[in-house]
Amino acid sequence: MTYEQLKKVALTQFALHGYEGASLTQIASEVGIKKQSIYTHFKSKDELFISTFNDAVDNELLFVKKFISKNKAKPLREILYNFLNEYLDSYNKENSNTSFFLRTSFFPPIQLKDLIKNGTDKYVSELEEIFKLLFEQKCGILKPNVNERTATLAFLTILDGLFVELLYGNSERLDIRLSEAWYVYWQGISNERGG
Amino acid sequence: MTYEQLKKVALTQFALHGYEGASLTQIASEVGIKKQSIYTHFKSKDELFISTFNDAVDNELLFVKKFISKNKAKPLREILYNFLNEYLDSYNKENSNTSFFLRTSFFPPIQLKDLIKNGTDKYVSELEEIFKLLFEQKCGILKPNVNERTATLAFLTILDGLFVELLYGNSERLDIRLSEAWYVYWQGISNERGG
DNA sequence: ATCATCCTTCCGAACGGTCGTAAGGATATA
DNA sequence: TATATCCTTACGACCGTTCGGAAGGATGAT
Repeated sequence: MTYEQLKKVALTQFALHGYEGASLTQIASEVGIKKQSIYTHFKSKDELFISTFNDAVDNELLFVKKFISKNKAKPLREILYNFLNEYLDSYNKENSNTSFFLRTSFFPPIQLKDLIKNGTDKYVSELEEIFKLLFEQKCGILKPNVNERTATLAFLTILDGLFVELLYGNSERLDIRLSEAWYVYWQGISNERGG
Repeated sequence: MTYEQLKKVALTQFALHGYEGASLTQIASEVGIKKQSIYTHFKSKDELFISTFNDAVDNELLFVKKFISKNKAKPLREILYNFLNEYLDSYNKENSNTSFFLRTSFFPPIQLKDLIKNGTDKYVSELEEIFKLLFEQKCGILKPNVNERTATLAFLTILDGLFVELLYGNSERLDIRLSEAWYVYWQGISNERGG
């Protein structure tokens, strides 16, 4: 269906060039139609953009939820560490979804700022809830002076920090940061001995 | 001087709208000249952009170096924690420098990608060096199984993660993340008892 | 002191192009 | 016949860029 194709192509183009840099001509041409035909499906560039963005938010959350439900039987430590690896890894696999989501959330086109922020807030708060729940289910692992909320927020801060390194584009440095930040994080929250 | 004024205005415009979204007409108008006059000082939009970017890299590093040299007498814990606070704080004070630097480093215009990456790598590697040196000078504080490099990279990852929260634009959430991530980080690296 | 020269800075006019958008007609499906 | 989809044609606005020339200050020669 052209409608879905349009959003798919728009995703990669917006991820690559941003809102202003991506042109309807280019998007249409990759779908195989003329740009004027876009207006059969979307009434403006703005509408195409935020429709694509809302999908991107849902897909990001879907990825997280699927991962958690697929791995919930494993030990907490393994879940968290693998999550970082897989999430960052998925970024490089022709997956423009995360790139587009981050780009848009960080630097939205001004006239759409509010709409974008809704999606961003939804993403962050759901993410916090998902991991807080996970920590609560996997109890007995945290230091007594570290509660689930603290462990969640520190974990997500590291995830965000690694996204930054991902965007900087130096994959060797990313690997190192991942292992070092993880090491300190786990030592900071877990009650393991000699960890 | 018009030359400096141009770079100053360009900084805020590029920070706000990105490379493609910022127009020479608007930049010139805020300086008080016509866009044609820009070409007296820069031979293209690209040149204005990367000239502004190189300045931004230098200014970011300058901020860090000044802070460290001003605070080097204080305890390590205080330096690091205050650094996070002041760096993030400076972002909101009509300071487009960090915003422009991050935006450009994350999502450079494609034709300038290599030039931008040089500046980004310079920034990151100098930052790593600065803090590694700091940790080496303030010895006796780290856990025996945490070396200076690990402490540095984990710290900078947290800094980056907080930048993300800054870009998301929810300042209350930022404050919470800062304190929680810091708590876990310090507990992960320091040899303090009952900290 | 006057004049010609040069350089810097700026601007008016205009270039070729691309942008997002609109209206209306063709085509095919149902 | 009705509806959905895509097309052609065209619009006005804005884009970065170029060119020629106007203004003004500085310099050096007369």
